[in-house]
Amino acid sequence: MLDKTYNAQDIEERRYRAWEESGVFGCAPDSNAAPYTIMMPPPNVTGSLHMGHALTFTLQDVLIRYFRMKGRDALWQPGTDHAGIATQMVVERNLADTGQTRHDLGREAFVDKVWEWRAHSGGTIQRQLRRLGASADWPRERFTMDDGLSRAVTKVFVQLHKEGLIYRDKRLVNWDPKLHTAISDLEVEQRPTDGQMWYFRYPVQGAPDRFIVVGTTRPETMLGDTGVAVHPDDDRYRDLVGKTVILPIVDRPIPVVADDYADPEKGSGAVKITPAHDFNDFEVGRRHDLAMINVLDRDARLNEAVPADFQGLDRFVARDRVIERMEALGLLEKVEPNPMTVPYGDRSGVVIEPWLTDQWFVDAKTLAQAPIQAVEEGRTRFVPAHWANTFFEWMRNIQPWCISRQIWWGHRIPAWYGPDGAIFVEETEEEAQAAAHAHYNDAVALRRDDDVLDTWFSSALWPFSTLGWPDDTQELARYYPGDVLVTGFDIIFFWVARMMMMGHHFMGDVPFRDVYIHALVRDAKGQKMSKSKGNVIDPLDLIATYGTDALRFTLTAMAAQGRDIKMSESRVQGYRNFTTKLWNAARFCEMNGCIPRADYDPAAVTSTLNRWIVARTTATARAVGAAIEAYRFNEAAQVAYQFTWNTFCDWYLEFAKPVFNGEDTAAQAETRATAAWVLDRILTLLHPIMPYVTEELWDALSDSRPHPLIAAPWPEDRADLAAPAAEAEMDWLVGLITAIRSVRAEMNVPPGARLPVQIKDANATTQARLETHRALVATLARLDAVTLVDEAPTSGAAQVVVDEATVILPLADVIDLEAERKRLARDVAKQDGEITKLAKKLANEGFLAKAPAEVVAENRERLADLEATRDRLKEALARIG
RNA sequence: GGGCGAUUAGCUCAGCCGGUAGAGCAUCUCGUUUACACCGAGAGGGUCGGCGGUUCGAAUCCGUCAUCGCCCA
Repeated sequence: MLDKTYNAQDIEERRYRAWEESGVFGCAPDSNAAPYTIMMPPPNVTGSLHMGHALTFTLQDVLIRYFRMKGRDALWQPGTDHAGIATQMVVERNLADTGQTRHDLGREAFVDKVWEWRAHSGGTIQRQLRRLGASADWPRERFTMDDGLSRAVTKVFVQLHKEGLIYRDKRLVNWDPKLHTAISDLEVEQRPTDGQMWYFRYPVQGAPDRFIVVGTTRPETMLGDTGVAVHPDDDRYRDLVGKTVILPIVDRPIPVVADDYADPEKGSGAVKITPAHDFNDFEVGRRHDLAMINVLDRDARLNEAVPADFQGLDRFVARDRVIERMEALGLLEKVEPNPMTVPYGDRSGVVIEPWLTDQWFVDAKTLAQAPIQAVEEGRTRFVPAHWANTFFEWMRNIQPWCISRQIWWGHRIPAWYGPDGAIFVEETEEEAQAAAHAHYNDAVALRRDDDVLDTWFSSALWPFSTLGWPDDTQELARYYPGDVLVTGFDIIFFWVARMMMMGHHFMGDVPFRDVYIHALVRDAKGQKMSKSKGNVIDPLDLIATYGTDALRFTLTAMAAQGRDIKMSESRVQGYRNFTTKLWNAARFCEMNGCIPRADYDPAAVTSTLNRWIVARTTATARAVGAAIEAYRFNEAAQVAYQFTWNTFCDWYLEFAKPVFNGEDTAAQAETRATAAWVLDRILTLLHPIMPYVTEELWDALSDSRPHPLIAAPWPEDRADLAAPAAEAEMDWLVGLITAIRSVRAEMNVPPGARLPVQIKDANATTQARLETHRALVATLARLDAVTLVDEAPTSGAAQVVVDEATVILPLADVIDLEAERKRLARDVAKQDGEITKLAKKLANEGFLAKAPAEVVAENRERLADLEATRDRLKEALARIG
């Protein structure tokens, strides 16, 4: 016997362990079933489960569990990535507690420490994913620093280098002066800031008292200026183009050049050019062959390229010092407030410096072409489709991808340098030595590049490296490309686009057919959750309070395409109530001997009641499946919820009660078996969303299950189970009962009172239906007798119209005639309103001429129905007098 | 500045190919009838952001404006 309420805490861990140990999460490479593959976006090894994870992994699990039940060979490939900078920072912070830095340890010992850290602290998120019910193929779990994946990284790097798609270059990169590494454009956060614009006067050489005024938001960089640009069409400066100005403080002569980059409308129209410290200036400098003077060191302090009294100053100290000096020199023209954006490192939180260094780059532009084409041709499809625009926008304007990082935790770049700086890129040191030997005709000492690769470089290979590439494995042939990638929009550039580039280049095909982009989870007020705001809701807390299924159902039900999710505890509570409702419905079935029967044939049921629920069940399973396949998760959840609660519990089980308590044993047997069958199907179609409670009930309700629910087949969609006549009949019955209940409530009839009811003008169909369902009507509407009459009693009755018939409830003692009159009059008015609208529509020549015939017919029919109802209501009104 | 999204009941949101505006929560009334008060029955509540257009017909398609949010520069 089931407990009175469902207690999630008691069963979840046990159920999960049973699933995992039984191996049902695993794919079956040798099976004949069509594969269904989802590559799990690998969370950071440093990560712990937050609400965004809970959403994305719930949706992935819904898909995987659904397609597994549909008979596909489902592979959900799990794993984590090594999160280079983040992980290194964590371990360095731990080291700092003992007063050490990584440099005290040295590279090798430090990397060992990171591995150690991973072994002890790295498995958090995998445990939490299990808590969430994620049915991933855990024995296949991979880590981006695994031997196999590292081999893939090396091979890709070497091959792309040989193809000229990876190259070393001296360019401006985003330099993080705290972490001492380059980072990619995407790791830079542009923060709006109330800055200032300083206007400096630079004296023109050979023209005493003549100055050119330049504006700058970063005065300290002027020490590295190597030119001044003006717009070629700017008359104010035309004569100065080609002349020289003297850079104050430094006393360096620098040229005035004409370049479109100078905007005559902005500031003074003249702009100082610091090619080594600004991305735009870098381009201008290139065009005009200006010198590049790097004035900053790796800590963003001024270096030896500036006058002695500025050397060693921090950039912000230097800024004040430059302004002071310029003012003292009388060369500070003015200062204006200037709203601007300032780049910050998303990991370090410090201001990023454009800095001139040697780095490795990927020719992203070339690699982007195939993915762009794939999306254009629909071989990869974004859902919702508008995300393709974001993708195109970025891919068509893509910049070289800086992949080298000056840290220690990651894949070390397989490049070796000879004594003269010649580069040998090979998969192993031996091969590099061999190449060097061939190059120098001699054995030379090589030095390996110190840098490691951007973590996203290895993540980009995830769809095939996890399947064994570069080996030609069975898995690779079978599970690549994946069916869908499920992720948030924030990662389209970082990861989705890069997987597509690498997938195309190395596998010659898209890495996945669909990309489903889901929303962000926000707090109940729509604010982004953040630790600093203190509005973070921990999914594990919700799981502890309401159970995993309630959380999963909430996230699924709220995952409408194109809209962010405002998470609130009350919603989770509501869906917890739903799990309890399901539990209690199952308990009711159990109490009434509704046991699933292997020989049950839903097509063979005879009663209208059972044919109706069988048809509805089948239609519901079809709708839920279609919704999941279309990534309409909210719709899947809603359809399943409404069927379970509002159809099965509210009506079917209520209808079943009189049958169970009645005399007809054949009807009882059929209804018991049908209830059990329907409940089984409800468990099945809810299982992808709420795996725990459904599996628990599945197990509890029968001793002879051939499979656990997770491995049970999705309900068959059988056309022969449709029953439109039964559905119409039951709809009528529900309508009749609802109408009577409504009148009773409105007339303040005591809920316990059993009333006689008379039905006037019932046609043959209604009479037959009434005969069939007399007991049901009597029970559910609390009546004691239902009689067909030709003549209605006059006053002292409440009346309600159901289709062609008028239902009369004699209430001589209790009725408030005035209230009844008002109620009927209000109903008449309501019908009249509709009638007017429809009549107008049907009087419209254009409508009659142009609307489809069936629409016109439908409207005519509706009008006739409304008029008939209205007339009956009027008659009822007249009877009251 | 460019792009994307949102605007529908008190709140949170569905509404697909244009054809009778829906759900959950909240509110109000009634109720403990042997699954469930984490419940049941009933009720009220909407100029679908504004304006214009297309159409026989617009929440839905188009244009425009407003407000809010996000991304990019």
